[in-house]
Amino acid sequence: METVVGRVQAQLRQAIAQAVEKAVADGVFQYEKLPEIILEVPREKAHGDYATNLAMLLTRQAKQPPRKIAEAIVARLPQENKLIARVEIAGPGFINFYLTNDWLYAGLAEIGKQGENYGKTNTGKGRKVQVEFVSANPTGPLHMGNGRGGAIGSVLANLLETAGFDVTREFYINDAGNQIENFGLSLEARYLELLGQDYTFPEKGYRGEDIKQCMADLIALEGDKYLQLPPEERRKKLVSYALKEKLTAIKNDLAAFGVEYDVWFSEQSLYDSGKIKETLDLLQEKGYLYEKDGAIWLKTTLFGDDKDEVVVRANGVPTYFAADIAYHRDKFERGFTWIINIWGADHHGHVARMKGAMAALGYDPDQLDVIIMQLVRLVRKGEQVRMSKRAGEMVTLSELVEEVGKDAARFFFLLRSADSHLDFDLDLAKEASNENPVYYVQYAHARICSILRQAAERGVTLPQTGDLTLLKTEAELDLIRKLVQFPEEIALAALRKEPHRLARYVHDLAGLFHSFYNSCRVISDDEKLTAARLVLVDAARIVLRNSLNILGITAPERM
RNA sequence: GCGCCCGUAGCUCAGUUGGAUAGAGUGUUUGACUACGAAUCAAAAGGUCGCAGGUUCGAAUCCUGCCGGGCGCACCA
Repeated sequence: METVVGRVQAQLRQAIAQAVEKAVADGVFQYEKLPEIILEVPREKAHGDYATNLAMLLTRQAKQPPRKIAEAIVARLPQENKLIARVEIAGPGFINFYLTNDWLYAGLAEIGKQGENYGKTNTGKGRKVQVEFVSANPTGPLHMGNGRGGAIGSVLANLLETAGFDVTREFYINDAGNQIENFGLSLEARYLELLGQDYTFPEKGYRGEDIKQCMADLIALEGDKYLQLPPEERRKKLVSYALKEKLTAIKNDLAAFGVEYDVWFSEQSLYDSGKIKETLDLLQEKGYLYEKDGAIWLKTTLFGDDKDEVVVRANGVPTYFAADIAYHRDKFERGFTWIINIWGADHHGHVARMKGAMAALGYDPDQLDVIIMQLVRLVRKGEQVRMSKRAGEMVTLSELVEEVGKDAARFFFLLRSADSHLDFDLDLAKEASNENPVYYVQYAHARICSILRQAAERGVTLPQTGDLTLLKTEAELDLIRKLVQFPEEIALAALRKEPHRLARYVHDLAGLFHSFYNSCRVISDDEKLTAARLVLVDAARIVLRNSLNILGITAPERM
């Protein structure tokens, strides 16, 4: 979908490029290679709608001072142009463009027409992208830190979809390997304990209360029927039951947090289907495996890792890494050309070897992007609290949702970039939840809905068109400018994988709306002005709503 | 020791991939509801951008070295 902003920028670029060519033809200056024409929105409104630093970039090649180059370009810009009101040279050599307001009105009119589709672009051209996120161990409930990954991942996926990518959201279930062994031993111990049998609790077992509860549920359901089974078989049964229960809980917790998946991918299935063996054989054929100390190693150092990695232990059991390689190979095999993983910072050491493994398999490691999300630290009364699933000490995601609310919790995470280390004080979050910025945004939406209701009560219907040029106060124009930017903002946030940009955007937008609201009355005796402002207000409603939708936050009509 | 991330207003964080006078929220101070929702708005105050060099027309942003914090560096995941 072509956007108004896109058209405006293309026009400006073309005008600039032509002026530069003319200047060269006139012998004013020369260059080897024209730098990319960058148009930026100046921070200061006084500096115009768009500015380019082209003259400064040409300084070296043209061997002339930037302001002189800028003058030569400006003098050769097309004279008759409905878009450009005036052009100024400023500072060290910026060319500032002041546009007429026509494009803003054109952009505003588009919003109402597109409605819930406004913001969609074809930036991604249908490229298949997979986003894997959370993928927490299914041995216990999700903790609040998983919420950060859930929020970031789900919103990134939504952004990509809106920007025209073909997106698959995926959760990788670690239902195999050592930890499952350990899980089984822990379950068995609790099972035996509850049934009054002798038991020994594994040293590194999962001590969470939920494990005990899980076995109590099983006993209530099926009694002691697994008591006489051989231990190994018994553990299998217990694990199978507990895993199902835990996964259901995880699914429910995530759903309550506004996170849904397209695919739940089982690690165990990679063993069952032989994909792991297949992948190892492939690496073997390509000559990237070798044996040392009884184990089989992958030469990841060939691809930039700082040490080689074990893929099959001396006891013949493949490592987690081996399974993960098979999983990522499977992603490529399924036709994804862009694979995005969201991992906690405690896994960052894994990035280089995963990319290395993909390179070894012949895939382009640049098609694999890993977003490293800094961990959430739980803080109570100014002191850090260690969260541990094994020790059972943590704040769960469902507690977070229950106590702070889905919308406030999501927005809290989404406002911050994945890079930021954040301390989370649940008590503070509860207190602050009434002041959470999310309500500021939702309030703007509710307010607009209220205006539209009142207009309807007075028999004023939302006009299809109107004389939008009546909207000319600064507050109105600032608001329109922001609204018109929306599709680009989405595309940028998607391409850069930065969901927090949208959270910031919608917060800014709400601010501009509130300012407008306080300085301009929408419903008045002036019919034409009322009509124009209703169009504006409805456009703001649409953009707020579309933004909140992408953010997975409700857009209330009343609050 | 090596690698990755972070250090910006009292606090929590942005900063358009190197641009013009570094911005929000919160807190503090002051003002605005007998017109569409005051969960709002307007204004003031608040900064050696961790420190020191370097790169250039120009650095919070890039490079180097320090300081401080987080996370990794398993035949765990």
